[in-house]
Amino acid sequence: MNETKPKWSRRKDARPAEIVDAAMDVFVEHGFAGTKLTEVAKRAGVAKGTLYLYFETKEDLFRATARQALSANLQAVEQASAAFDGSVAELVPVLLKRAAGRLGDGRIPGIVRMVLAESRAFPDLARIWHDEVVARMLGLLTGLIAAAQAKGEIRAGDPKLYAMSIVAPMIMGLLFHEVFGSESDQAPDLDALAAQHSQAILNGIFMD
Amino acid sequence: MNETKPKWSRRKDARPAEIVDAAMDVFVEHGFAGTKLTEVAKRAGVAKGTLYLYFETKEDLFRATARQALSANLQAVEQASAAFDGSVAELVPVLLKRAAGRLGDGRIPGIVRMVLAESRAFPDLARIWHDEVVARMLGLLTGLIAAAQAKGEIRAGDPKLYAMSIVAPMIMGLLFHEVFGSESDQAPDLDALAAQHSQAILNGIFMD
Amino acid sequence: MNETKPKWSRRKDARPAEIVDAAMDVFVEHGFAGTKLTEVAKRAGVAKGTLYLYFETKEDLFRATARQALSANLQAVEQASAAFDGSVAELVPVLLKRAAGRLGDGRIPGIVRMVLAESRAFPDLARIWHDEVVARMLGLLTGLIAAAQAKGEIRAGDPKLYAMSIVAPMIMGLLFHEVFGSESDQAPDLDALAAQHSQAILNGIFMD
Amino acid sequence: MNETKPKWSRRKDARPAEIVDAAMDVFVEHGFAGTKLTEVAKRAGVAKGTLYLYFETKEDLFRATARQALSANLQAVEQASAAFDGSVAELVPVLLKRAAGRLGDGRIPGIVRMVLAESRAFPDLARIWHDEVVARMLGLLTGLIAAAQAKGEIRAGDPKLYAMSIVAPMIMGLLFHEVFGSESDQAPDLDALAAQHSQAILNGIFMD
DNA sequence: TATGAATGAGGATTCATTCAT
DNA sequence: AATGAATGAATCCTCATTCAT
Repeated sequence: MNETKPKWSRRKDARPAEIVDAAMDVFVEHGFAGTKLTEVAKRAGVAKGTLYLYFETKEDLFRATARQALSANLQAVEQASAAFDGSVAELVPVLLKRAAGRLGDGRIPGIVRMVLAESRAFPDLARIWHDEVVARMLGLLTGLIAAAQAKGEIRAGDPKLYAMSIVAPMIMGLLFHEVFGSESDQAPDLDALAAQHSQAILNGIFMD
Repeated sequence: MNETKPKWSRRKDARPAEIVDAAMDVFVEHGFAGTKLTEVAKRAGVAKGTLYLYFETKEDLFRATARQALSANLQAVEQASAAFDGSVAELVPVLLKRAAGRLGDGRIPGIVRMVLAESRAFPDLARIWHDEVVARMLGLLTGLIAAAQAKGEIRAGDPKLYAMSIVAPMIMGLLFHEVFGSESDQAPDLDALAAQHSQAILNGIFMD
Repeated sequence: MNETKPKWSRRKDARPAEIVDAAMDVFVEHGFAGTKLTEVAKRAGVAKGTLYLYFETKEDLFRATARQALSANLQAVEQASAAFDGSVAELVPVLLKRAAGRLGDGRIPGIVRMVLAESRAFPDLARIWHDEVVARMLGLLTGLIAAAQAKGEIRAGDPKLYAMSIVAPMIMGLLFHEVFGSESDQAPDLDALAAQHSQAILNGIFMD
Repeated sequence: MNETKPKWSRRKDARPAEIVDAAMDVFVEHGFAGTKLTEVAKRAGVAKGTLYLYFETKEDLFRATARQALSANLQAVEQASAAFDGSVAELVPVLLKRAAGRLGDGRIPGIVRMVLAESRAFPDLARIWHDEVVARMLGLLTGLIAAAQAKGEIRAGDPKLYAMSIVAPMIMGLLFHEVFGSESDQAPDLDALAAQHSQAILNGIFMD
């Protein structure tokens, strides 16, 4: 009865995180309704009842999962925005290339799809997503653009709409891969898209 | 009023369309799993069993519904592409404005969200969507762009990626409204977005 | 508009019999619960609703079907019993051989199985079967046996039990084929069974 | 009363047997289609869902139930065959009397009726019944008879057919009671039938 | 804390029966 | 008399949630 009973005394406070981590995969794969808590428990390596020690309901677990997914998203955005010292002309390609690389391979596209899918049933999630991710990200970009406009770097116009012009193609590209898989011969190469779109949006596609 | 309204006669051939029409609303609103056939039936004005006269299973009804939604989508695209005689410089603003107007109010954004949401559980739907809508739409635009490049109107570059640069912001805008509602103060005005993005993508946002 | 509209004016009073005939096959094949009226209608070449012009409910149709099956059974028994002039020693082999031949190929074994199967849910059928077929048949045989006992042809004993000793193996043989099919290598040859059992029951299997 | 009756504890391993036991009554009484799982659950003293912890589907439960019923049947047969040392002349009356007593009161006749009834819908059950009960039972008897023939106790003839001559009347008698109940004035007394048929089949009913 | 057997409300599906044509 | 589209009660089955251990 000495102190080593490591079998399950192991980090008792890590449990919620482990569960959420397991849940994320399952929710992303099957959606909210399609997810069976049995499977979440199995993947988390705990019994079904254990889930209820940490989360009141399935919805609760889903919210926690989505929130954590979004907050991770958020950190990626925050980090990306740390490189905002140069001119916009330099920033945009870097930003988009980073998005292509950092977001393209991880779980983020799946999470975006999931939140998109469930946003009707979970309006609070949509709000969190909006306030903590989308608005924040757009706000950052918008600020940069407005500053650049003040410096005469960027044409007049609504900075928020410019922000969308800049980021939307990358997001679409990510979703394209997520939804149709890379099997589609139409699936855009994300790095190429980042490069070409950067040029396109900065200089236009139209030949003067 | 002499139309001898049977008020409630047999109409074997109108029924499937009526049911699909009702189902579309419910599926868009609640998703596949969240949709109760009872509600579909109620909205279609028929009994639960009647659904099974025309559709084998709930999945079947969902597929039929999504397919029809996509084919409607398709028609909108085909029509939009009928105006392809002028130069790309003239076409792009028209195209995007049309998208803003025609797609913005109807059920299409909701359908896109729904198909996005269920594409994992219904890979065949994803394929249909890809082949019959996305690839087609991209193909059309890609063709126009390549032609314009041949005429020297548009810079060198992958036409498919240019196509994404052109349409993605509109689609994002539509989804933005669909997901966050227009309450969000960040929600872009679609007409303004169409106008400004047209200019941005054609001439660039960067000031020369 | 003259009298010949033979398409369906054809024997309007034959319909019930046609329906019952079709129903018999289906009920025998699938049992009461497993039978779908749609299939009965299809096999009878009428619409589902037509069944209800002649039979109030599915149960009603089943009863009529079973009754007719039993009455046909009955006739076979009556006929078989017409040959009761000779001695029992001559009658038994003839009777059993006839049973083997006449009952073995037709629908009767299936009907027996069906009535057996549903006798719990339809006690009235069991009664009809009992009164009009079983008791009658046993009664006939019992009478013959009692007469033969009076003449000193057959040993003392309960004639009814003797009757069972005589007929049971044939019935078992029929059911054996019905239930296990003739694929079973254990399935008795009915003619051989008739012949051997006749000898066995008349003279015993024991060697004196 | 110190048995610390948890009154209602977990008993994962007792449950299947309890359920099957309850199910047997209901299936025998109502047949497969007529059985409602609600009633099985109620009789087993569990909730509907509990059934599904142990059996995948209703069919599954039915198969398990029938199989167990048959295996019980089988044991009865095996035991009955343990008395095979004496001569056939001694064995047959004992065997039939045992059948009359042991099988007559229990659930076996009902089970036989049930399996008979459902054998069309569950051909696999028919096969199990055939292979594990019928063929086995016939095989045992057949072996005894062949041995007796070798010893000159029993006349020449197909032993399998003799076996049917011996057992069929008892089985018919059991089914008679099962189907028509003992109310029928025709219902044979099973002990009397066993006694008389033993004599009949051994010595013949015919007076030399 | 952790477990997983047990629960039962909820929803898809079937099919006998009806009735407008 | 005949049709078959429409109905909705009935029932199997799932799975989030509970609770005795």
